[in-house]
Amino acid sequence: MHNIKEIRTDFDYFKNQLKSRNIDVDIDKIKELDETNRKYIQKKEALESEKKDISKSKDESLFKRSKEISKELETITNEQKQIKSELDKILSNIPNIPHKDVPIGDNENDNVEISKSGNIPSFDFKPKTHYELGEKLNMLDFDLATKTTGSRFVFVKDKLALLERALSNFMLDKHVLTNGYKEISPPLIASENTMYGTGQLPKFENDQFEIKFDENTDRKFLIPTAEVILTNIVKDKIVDLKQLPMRFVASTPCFRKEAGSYGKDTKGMIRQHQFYKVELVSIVEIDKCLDELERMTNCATGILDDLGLPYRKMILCSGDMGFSAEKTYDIEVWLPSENKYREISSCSSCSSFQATRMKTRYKNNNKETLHVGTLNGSGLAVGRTLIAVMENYQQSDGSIVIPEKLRPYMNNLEKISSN
RNA sequence: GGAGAGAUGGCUGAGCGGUUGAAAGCACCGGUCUUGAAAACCGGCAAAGGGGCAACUCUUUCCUGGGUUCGAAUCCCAGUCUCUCCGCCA
Repeated sequence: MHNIKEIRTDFDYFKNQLKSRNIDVDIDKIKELDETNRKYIQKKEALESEKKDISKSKDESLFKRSKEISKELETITNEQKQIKSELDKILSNIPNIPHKDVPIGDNENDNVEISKSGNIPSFDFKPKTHYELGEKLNMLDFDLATKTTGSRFVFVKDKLALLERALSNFMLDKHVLTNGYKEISPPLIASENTMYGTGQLPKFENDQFEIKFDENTDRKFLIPTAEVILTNIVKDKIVDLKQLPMRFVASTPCFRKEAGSYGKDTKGMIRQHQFYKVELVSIVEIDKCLDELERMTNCATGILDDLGLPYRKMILCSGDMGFSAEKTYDIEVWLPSENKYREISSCSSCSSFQATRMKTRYKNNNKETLHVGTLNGSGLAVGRTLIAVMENYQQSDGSIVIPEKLRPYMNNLEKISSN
């Protein structure tokens, strides 16, 4: 959410900054609503002030006037509220402004590679896809999931289930023990307001699974990522400067409708309605955002280094970034069966964009009240890491060697094979 | 599901129709004292929004939304949430 006070200082500048995102803002409408809103506020405050004076004076001859004011106030307040909510509606649908470092571009083709790491494995046989491997091992079952649930779900069984759990535990341990994150086991359901805070609502309602509750309570949603619930830990708070930075990690299932991706990655478990992800969230002083982004990204790539998986680091172009981000690095892991890199982590700085929505502030040393900076990143997507391990560590006989760092998490199992 | 109790500033907690943006304590910040620290003492300390170049000033906010009243943190109604006891259950 953008601060109207800042927009007001230079409307055209604001409009231009969003052009790189292919967003065309109706700036005249915003300007007009803002001015009308403030006019109403002024009228309102004048009347309120008069009313206040009357009640202080306790002068009975003025009581009649006071009643009139109350009536006037009612209509003015209603109009003011309506204007304000119209303005807020427009503002809440405008994405964050890209940082200067971000390359200008339209879509994923304009993302820029920053670095490559690890050795791409060579096979003296044709590498199989993860779903071929998994089905042959009898440890991935898509048909069964279709029967019990529907498309884009999967049963992970036996040693692959163990591998999935091991990955999650390994990542958590690393982030907690060496990267300084605090482990959280959060609710997997978020309220409407929480979803608004991180920017999933109102614009992306179609991607969310809404939960039906019996009572007429607030709307509730399954979290599409732990980012939602972890970031909102500090919602509506003025946090103590000494508590910053705050770093949280959680391993949770994530639920996404994947609306609009019909026909994309329909085979295998690349794109599912439900998947596990280890998520990193940082709450920092506003001027520490970009440093924290580098740190966080290194925490994510550190996992891939440990697992011996080849990857590359990309910076997303302005047109490909998420709604709340000012700057995003994607980490892409090598998938032999596709002979290309696929996203396994996305780390973003959201500057004060989410904090403004959540009303999360802190006081700096000058006693100014500022919105915090928020960051989130996958460390890593567990489902996709499972795929990457399977494909990169596959053997000609269809078995899968376990990366050494994971073995302690798997009863020292060295290899997954049939039977 | 049945019966009660409550929701006030960063936290604890008073107030129960008018000078209460709100006592007191804690925390925090500044100062005195001290070789330094602690203690003690003195002082400061809410947020959001509007107006103003500024000094400054105005408005709103005591869970949310209505109502009564010239005037509501305080009275009435509805809702949300939390806690305690009983029942049920992982």
